[in-house]
Amino acid sequence: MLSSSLEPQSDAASSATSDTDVPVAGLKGKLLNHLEAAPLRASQRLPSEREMIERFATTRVTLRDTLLQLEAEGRIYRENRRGWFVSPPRLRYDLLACLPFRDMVESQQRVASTEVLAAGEVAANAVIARRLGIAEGSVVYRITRVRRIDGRRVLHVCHHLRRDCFPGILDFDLGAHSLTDLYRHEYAIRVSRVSFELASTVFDAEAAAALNAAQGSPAQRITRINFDQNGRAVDCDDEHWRHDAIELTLSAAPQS
Amino acid sequence: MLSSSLEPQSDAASSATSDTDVPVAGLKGKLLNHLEAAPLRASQRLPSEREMIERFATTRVTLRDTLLQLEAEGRIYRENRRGWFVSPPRLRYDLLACLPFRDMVESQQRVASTEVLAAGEVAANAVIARRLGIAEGSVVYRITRVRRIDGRRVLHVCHHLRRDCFPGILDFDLGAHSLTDLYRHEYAIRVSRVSFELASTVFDAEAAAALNAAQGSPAQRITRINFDQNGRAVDCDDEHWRHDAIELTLSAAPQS
DNA sequence: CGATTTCTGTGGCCTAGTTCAGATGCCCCG
DNA sequence: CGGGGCATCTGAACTAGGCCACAGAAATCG
Repeated sequence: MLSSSLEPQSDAASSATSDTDVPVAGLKGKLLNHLEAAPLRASQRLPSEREMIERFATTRVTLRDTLLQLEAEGRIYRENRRGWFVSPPRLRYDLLACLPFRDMVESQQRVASTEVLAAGEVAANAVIARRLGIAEGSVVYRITRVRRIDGRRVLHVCHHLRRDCFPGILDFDLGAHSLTDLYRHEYAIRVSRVSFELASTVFDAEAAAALNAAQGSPAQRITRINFDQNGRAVDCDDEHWRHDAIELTLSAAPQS
Repeated sequence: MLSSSLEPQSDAASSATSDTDVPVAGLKGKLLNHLEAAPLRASQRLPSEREMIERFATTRVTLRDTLLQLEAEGRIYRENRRGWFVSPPRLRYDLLACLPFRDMVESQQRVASTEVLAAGEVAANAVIARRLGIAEGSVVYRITRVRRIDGRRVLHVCHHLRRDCFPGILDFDLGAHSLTDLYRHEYAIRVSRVSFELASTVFDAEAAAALNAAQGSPAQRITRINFDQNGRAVDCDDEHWRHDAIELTLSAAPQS
């Protein structure tokens, strides 16, 4: 059971009331914060909300506010109607290393896995067409995947590929192979320039469902366009990450 | 008065009930979403919460959830105990352009201003020392500033500068001059490499107070280290942005 | 033994209030 | 005309419940 790990030990509680070293508002939920700092391991499930309101002698709304707060801080996360969990450490994601997902994850002693949700052909809408420099309505490949780290679904990504660049690419096992590896080895296309657009928002309905996240959970959007050695945009992707799952890094010479 | 702009016009309401084109949960607050899409201008203040619960026939908690949701989406923001406002368009922030803040803002037809909160000398803690490659406890310059776009406080930034690189820099008017300009013209130091670390979190107490944001509002953290032409780390800064204020962009060659 | 159904526990979402503290502006007084 | 106090308006935080939809496991049926 989890009962011992979250017990608001009397000494901790009394020190919290006497200590004013934590200047945050005395909102009851900061108990949680303290208690969390101690003995909870990554991905461990918190007790149910109803159990916690009893244990901390508070109400549903107050507790919920507190949990949402901790979620925004990236300390806990939730799975839709399943419960609250302690966030694992963030994956360091080097934007310019351009490592395949699996390599990046495994280099940090984590376990990666990928699941293909859909792969097919669609007509490019205005946004995709503009990004790829093709005519609106042109047919492109569209690949939607979900990626996991240590079993946790953290990334929903939707690729759009120029069909003239990668004919027949859907016949490969897209769950097993890295796209960039396929580009290089099967199509002799190397990514020689990337362009990113980053913003923090919330999950849309599709991504939320795919990641088992609640609609309205905070998300990090990463839109990326890949250019080949001839400066031609060959594909783009829209990534939506659980915002607590990554820390982006980047090192480069500024364009003076 | 604002009364007319947010009126839930009966035709709009009826069309909302018949239209199922918006698949989001029928949570009442999506009314707000619709209404917002229409006639509200950037930075315009929403009616008070008490006024809205009456107008939409809902309760405080429900309305608040909805507002927090819209805040997470980046569509509205709040100032501490002052009210809710419509978010202006995001500033496009090119990480590698390394434009001074003022230039970047003005190039997008917005108005920038800067306020120096504090400037002095402090002993480098472990984190700062590691970033700058100096001994822990070495004295460094520390500059804290708040930046505004169109009058709205959007950025709290804390710089740490190596004192041996920039002797006497505190004597300049740090509210008027760009730091990178001072580096170049007064100290002959050019930034030839930058290293970033990005994560989405919430404001800490200090930044929240400085920006007039509620504690717990979502924030985008940008930590940056600048290296000079000799590869030496000369300064670093910790930026906390209102998360709805920026959209980060970036274009570069990947490190193969 | 496998597939289906049912049941229970969970978060999601909602109602209807109250108390508190900061922000603002008004007004009065010097 | 300027400054200090005070009333008012605001969001912040909280109490005490309720119903609903979905997830997961257990029980049941073919």
